[in-house]
Amino acid sequence: MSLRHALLGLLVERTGSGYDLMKLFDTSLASVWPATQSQVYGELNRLDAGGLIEVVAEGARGRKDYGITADGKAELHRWLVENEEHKPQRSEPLLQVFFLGVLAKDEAAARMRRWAELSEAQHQQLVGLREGVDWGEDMLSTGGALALEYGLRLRAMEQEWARWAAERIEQGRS
Amino acid sequence: MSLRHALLGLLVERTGSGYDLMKLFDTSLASVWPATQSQVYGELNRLDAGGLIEVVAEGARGRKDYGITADGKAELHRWLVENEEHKPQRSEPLLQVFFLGVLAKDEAAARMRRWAELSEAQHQQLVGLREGVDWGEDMLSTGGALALEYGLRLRAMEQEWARWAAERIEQGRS
DNA sequence: TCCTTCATGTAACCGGTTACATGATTGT
DNA sequence: ACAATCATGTAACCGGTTACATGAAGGA
Repeated sequence: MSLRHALLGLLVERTGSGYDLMKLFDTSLASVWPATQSQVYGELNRLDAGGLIEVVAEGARGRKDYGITADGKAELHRWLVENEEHKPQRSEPLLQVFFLGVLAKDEAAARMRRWAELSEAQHQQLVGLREGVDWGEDMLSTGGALALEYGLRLRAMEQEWARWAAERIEQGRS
Repeated sequence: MSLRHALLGLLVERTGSGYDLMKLFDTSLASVWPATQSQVYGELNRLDAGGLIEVVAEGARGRKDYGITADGKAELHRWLVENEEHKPQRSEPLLQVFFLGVLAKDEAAARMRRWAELSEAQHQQLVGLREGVDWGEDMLSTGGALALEYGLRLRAMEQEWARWAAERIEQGRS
């Protein structure tokens, strides 16, 4: 149940409505923890019912501004320090690589070159995000910058690996 | 629906029962596409019903050996060449990094050092797997080696990044 | 005989996805 | 007036997880 904690984390810095939070999920958090609108609203109601967040203001169009409670902050902190296992993450593209031997040499190599291109594009996108966002003084910017750096290094690694793999496939070992 | 394709991919090389396939999921595929027993048996029945695989032999203890059909091979090939988007993958640890600003400096740094340790352990585990498995001549070994190399590079990158992040946190920027 | 391994299956639950539905407010 | 944006909600579905259940065959 990470969505709960993502919401709690976002509400530490500033209060906000479901609508506001959704915008954050579509921008800053899009590459780390995508979420849908129905999910966010549902979870907010559950968090409210559980006393981890509360409605601090009601505005026009049925808008409800939420703020985190003391219980919510405690739960967020617990989650951040306690949960420290890394469970294996499913990757469909990597699963496809596993079965690349089924394809002809040129098909397989093309697949790897395509991966390299995608990684390059994603890398560029992250560079753009780094320039675009105003890295203010708030707490999110601390972790945000670290997460961004992870993404940059990951995509760089993928590019190198994919090109290496493509060449390896083209030379002999198919 | 990648589990279907993982099963198809495994059945290209050799026939096997659900039990046999489960062992592969717990070893070779564990870090790429973990699957549970109930999932595997259920999917095998669905693939059989759909004509993508078929029972080629029945043994003791109700054992059913499956083999891939022509339709199954076609479907596997289609999946391998057609599907080439990389959708963002959720990462709980990375989400936690995003909110690291909530923690005290030393707590946050400890978290990153812990990540570095975990990555190192996983790297070692992969090295062990590389030595342990007999990299025969079959098709799986082709892609398997590439996937393994990905894992090695990923964990190496994570180690460097996590140590860099820990130092950055300890110096000033909290 | 008894434990382990082999072998398959069902059912409840949970998080995430897609699609549908509603309506108020603001700006042109 | 009309369209775009703001704002929240419901329901069906789907893949994955956990737990339970059953029983045959092989080895000590």
